[in-house]
Amino acid sequence: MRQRDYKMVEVVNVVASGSLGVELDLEAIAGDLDDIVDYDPDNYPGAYFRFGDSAPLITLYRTGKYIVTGASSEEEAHTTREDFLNILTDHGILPSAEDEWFRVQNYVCMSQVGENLNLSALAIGLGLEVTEYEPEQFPGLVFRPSDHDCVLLVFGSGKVIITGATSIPAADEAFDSLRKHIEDLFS
DNA sequence: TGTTGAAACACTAATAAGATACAGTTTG
DNA sequence: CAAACTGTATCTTATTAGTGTTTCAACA
Repeated sequence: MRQRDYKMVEVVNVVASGSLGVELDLEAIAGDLDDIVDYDPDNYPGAYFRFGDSAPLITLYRTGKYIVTGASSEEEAHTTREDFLNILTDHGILPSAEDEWFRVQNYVCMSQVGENLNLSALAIGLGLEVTEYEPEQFPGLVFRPSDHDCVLLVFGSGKVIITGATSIPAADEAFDSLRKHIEDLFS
């Protein structure tokens, strides 16, 4: 297998979810953990947990299900979850074994193809049925490859956002595929 | 008309780049 | 004193989980 000499994807956001397997009284929890929990059921049914100013956010629901958003690595998602579970156990909420369901649902990654791109030409080259490009609405080209389970946003600067991937290798392969397409089309 | 279901919206994180809005400052 | 300019903020696109409410469709 040939050595990769190009830039791989950089993870910028991780979304993960799990379940405590217990029904909860969010009102009581929010009252108990006033300093780290925000809860406004009139506005949204989830209770927001945040450990620090720029730390990832955990949204906890009545059913015991929860979502971690804003982590910049899978490891950070896991450590945030551990902090969350520790706080809950300290307050007498014991998660059931069902919490093994914790899993990353979405990776948002960034990369760069290393050249400025003509997005109108790229849309035609990749195929109009798999691309959306309306620069008056949004400056990025939306690429939904048929052979990869994620979506790529491609910009004129050559920067690329890969979103919807459930693993880093999947994001990397999708980006690599796009990179090869661009290489074939413009050289 | 009542029921049922589906869909869309409320929210959150993060990134890209372009338009637009508005505040504040500098210049003629 | 008004026009010009700079800086900041918010919105556009996509993705994903979750629950509650609302809206709208179809059917009996």
